[in-house]
Amino acid sequence: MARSEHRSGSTLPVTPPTLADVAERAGVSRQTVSNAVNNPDLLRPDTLERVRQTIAELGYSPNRAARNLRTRTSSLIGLRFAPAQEGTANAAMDRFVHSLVEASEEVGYHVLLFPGDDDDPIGGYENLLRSTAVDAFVVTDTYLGNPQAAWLSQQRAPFVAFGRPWDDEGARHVWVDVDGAAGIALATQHLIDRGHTRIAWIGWRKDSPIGEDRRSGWVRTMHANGLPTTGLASRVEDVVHSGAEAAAVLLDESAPTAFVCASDTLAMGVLHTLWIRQLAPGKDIAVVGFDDSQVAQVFPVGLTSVRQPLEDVAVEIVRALRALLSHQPVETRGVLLEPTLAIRESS
Amino acid sequence: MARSEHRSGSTLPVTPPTLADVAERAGVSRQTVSNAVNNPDLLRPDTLERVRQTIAELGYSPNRAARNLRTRTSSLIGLRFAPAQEGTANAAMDRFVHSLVEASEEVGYHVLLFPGDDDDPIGGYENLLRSTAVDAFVVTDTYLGNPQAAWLSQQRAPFVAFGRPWDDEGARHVWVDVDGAAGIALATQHLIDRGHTRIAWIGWRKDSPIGEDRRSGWVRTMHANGLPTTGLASRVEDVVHSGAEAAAVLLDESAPTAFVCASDTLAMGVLHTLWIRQLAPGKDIAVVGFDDSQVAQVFPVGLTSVRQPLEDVAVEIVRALRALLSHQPVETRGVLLEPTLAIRESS
DNA sequence: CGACCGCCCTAGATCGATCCAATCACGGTG
DNA sequence: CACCGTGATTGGATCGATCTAGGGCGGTCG
Repeated sequence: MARSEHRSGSTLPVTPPTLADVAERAGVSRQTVSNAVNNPDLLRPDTLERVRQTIAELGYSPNRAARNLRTRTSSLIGLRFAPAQEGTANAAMDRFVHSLVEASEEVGYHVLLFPGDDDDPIGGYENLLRSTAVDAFVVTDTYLGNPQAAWLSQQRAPFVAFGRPWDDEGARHVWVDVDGAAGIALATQHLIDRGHTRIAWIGWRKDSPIGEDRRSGWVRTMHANGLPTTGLASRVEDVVHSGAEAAAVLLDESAPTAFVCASDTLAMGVLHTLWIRQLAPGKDIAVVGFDDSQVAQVFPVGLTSVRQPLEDVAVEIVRALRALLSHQPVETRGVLLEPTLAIRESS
Repeated sequence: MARSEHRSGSTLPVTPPTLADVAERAGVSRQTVSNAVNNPDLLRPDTLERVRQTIAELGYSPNRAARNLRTRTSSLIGLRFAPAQEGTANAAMDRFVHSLVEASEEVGYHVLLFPGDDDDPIGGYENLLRSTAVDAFVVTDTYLGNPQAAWLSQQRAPFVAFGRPWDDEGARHVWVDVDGAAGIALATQHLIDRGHTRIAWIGWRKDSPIGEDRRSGWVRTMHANGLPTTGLASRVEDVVHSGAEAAAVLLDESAPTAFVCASDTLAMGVLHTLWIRQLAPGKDIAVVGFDDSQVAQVFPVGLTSVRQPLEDVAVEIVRALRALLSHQPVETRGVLLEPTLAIRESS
């Protein structure tokens, strides 16, 4: 079936050219054009050149749907984009999404977002999986004891998790995570190097494995330097208000000269208390947060904060996905990346 | 070709069931199953019930790729997700993406993210368009004098812009935007209602049409209330530092009792200056920002800010996309939505 | 000199759902 | 009783790319 419509050079035709169009015009078979695109090595150099020329002339791009159907792949990575919450938490998430989009692009993948409420963690995944709409998933909400990971594993769906399977010893999936304990250790050591000896910890409640992990970095570093931790720790909700209260109590009872916090949100609370008490952050009292969120970077002083290498996380995740999808043997089941410390005026 | 593999009830088979599988099992033709999914009205009630039963038993979902190929649609909406910048600007963007994902889901669309640097604004669009990977685009970066919109229009690609075509009188595309002038007018009137008469404006440089639009809301409201504006306006870069400087100068030279800012970033600068001068925001001097970003919601006092109705923007955009894609006559070429004022301690 | 091998390329089948035209069943009508 | 019309259902063709065989062709080797 020949197509005779005239194609203008600059405007896209109503229906884009197909493989057959290119083949006919170049005087070769469809398969040869396909090979020119996907396996250039198989063609004789002069043929390749001629086909490429024609492809350029017609502005041909392979039809995604047809390719997807035949190859049973989509080059799409599904990511659940949870509903916006007013809070600091998903600021890091958004930075991660940016990084993931770029890392995916590098290897020819695109990111497909789908919504999902916390009530039905499986819903969105199941639809996309059954309709073979995506090749794989990136699961980010592993802090919830991730039923998704378990379910996806059971379905043999390819996925990589951002976050360790804290509770689940039997989990066999691939994951990438940031070493929160190491980050807090970095922060603590930084404060010790600046001469602080009474360094307080404000973290989350005990049922948060991530929070306990971060806390361990503080404990470890303090003890390694022969410094006390008793009476210097507090566990609260992850809201500004709670951080402020905890700071007030600790200041009154234990006289710390520095605070290490499990989140920027809590650090903001500390800053608030300092502000009320007319204590200068960074001079009178040092403060370090976690996540390097935009919230804290500007005012009233720049907040020193542990920064997760989300760009690297994205790259590692994409690397793992590629390995999964090409059915290569999985070398490492988990990758743990080191955060860095963004030092500002508050310490 | 019959499939004889045994399917377990709970785990997904290696290859999902197809239309033909369902048809065979239900004792009907493939087309009837297709109709059961897409045009239930065409089936006799009892047949419909039987087919639906079988679909449920097998856990059948139509293969996306096959459907896309045949119908020449993808149910995907492309959105360029620009690289992360350290700043307030994309905080609103992220909130918008959330809203868009949810609004799209409502009508059966998914959002496909693709990267793009500002150097080559067309790149990502062209690829996706030519490979028919997405049905339509949502263009957000119209503040750049949007070459994308012009290019997409020329390509007859369906798209809706978030943002007015400020400069381009001839633009014929569909857009949705938020009335920034109305938002600032709201903020200004709010301050006037609180008794302020000397209200200063800190905005962007004159070459920003968005900035000039917002500024006009301040001018309009001041004059409508018989209040002066001379000597009370300043135009600076959109960074905290510049906002702080502008506030200092205005305080010294014009003795305002309130500030209206074109962005939360600038408002943060104002708060900084107040802090240095030991002036209490909301008591001594009132401050209002724009974008209701998380940055300013918490510390040191809650910042009153103009909030864009991004959820509604997303809904309107999806509505417009649906109209475009179903080739309905376009009723309205542009939709302008009213922002609201989030009032906090700073005013 | 004919069998054989690699290289380059081609033709037909295929992925799974939907479009299209045709068929079938069945009650009503002349 | 033949005919018609409508509603329900069906089989074949189709979307566009890739997979799988297999076919020319020139060169090499026994």
